[in-house]
Amino acid sequence: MARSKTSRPTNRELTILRILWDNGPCTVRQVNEAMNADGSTGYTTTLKLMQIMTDKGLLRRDDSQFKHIFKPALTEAKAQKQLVGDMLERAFCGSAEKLVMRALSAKKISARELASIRKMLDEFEGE
Amino acid sequence: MARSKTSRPTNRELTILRILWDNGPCTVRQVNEAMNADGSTGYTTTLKLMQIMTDKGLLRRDDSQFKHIFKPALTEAKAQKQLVGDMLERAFCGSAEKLVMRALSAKKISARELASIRKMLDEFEGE
DNA sequence: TGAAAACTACGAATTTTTTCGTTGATTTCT
DNA sequence: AGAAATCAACGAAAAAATTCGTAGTTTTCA
Repeated sequence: MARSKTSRPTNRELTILRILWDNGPCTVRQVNEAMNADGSTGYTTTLKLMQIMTDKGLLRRDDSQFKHIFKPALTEAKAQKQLVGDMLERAFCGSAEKLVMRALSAKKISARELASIRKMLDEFEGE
Repeated sequence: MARSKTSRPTNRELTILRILWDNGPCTVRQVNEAMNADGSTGYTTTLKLMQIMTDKGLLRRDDSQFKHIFKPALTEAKAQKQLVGDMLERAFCGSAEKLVMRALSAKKISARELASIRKMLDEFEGE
């Protein structure tokens, strides 16, 4: 039975999505090993998570081979947009301005990055 | 027994923090009524949440009166910085540039806001 | 003053998220 | 072929988040 994808991906789910976005389609074992770079997680734990994510529609599974291959159902861009949009509403009352300000202060930004961000602003201005 | 504030605020907790940031210190009832603007939540549910948040150190409670008064233990700015920092690492591999891009595309931004963001960039450049 | 209303504390039920052990199937290696 | 390794399915336990009922206290007000 397919579960309804009620809310944003959970912490654990985001970790797995991150790995799949970075590495492309993976088997459970590949994801599990990437995850165990920091903190140990049992193989069946990862398997179960990925099964549930497939149920929820977060992942697609190719089971034509013995080792199933999983990939994200959403592009990184789309998921990020959703995540940011959600945080924007829930934590920032919809103020993108403030969110950008916090992003800038949350981390040292290089001059190169600042320039790149300016460029993006110019492009958005053109619309 | 005080619980350790392990991770960031949960969904429900963020809702409550948002209300307290917007309205200033509140009683449980005030928070509960603000929450029930959208979707109904029982009074004791809200109470329990706020008690747990106090245990975790997310809220401060003034119980010198019969009706206890709660306020956030963290400023809005500090909490937002934490939230954004976490999302930055977990969903954006630390790329503030990309996060800003998604923020801009997640929502229509006014020209005034764009200008304001530019100004912030200038200030960050000066450091 | 005494009943009704509003409040907090507490325990527990429910739901969601995260974890893992076991089973049976497929593949790999000898 | 036969043993060992690898895999997915499944159920269930553990942990975390959310919900609420009940009990007892304080306040309100008729």
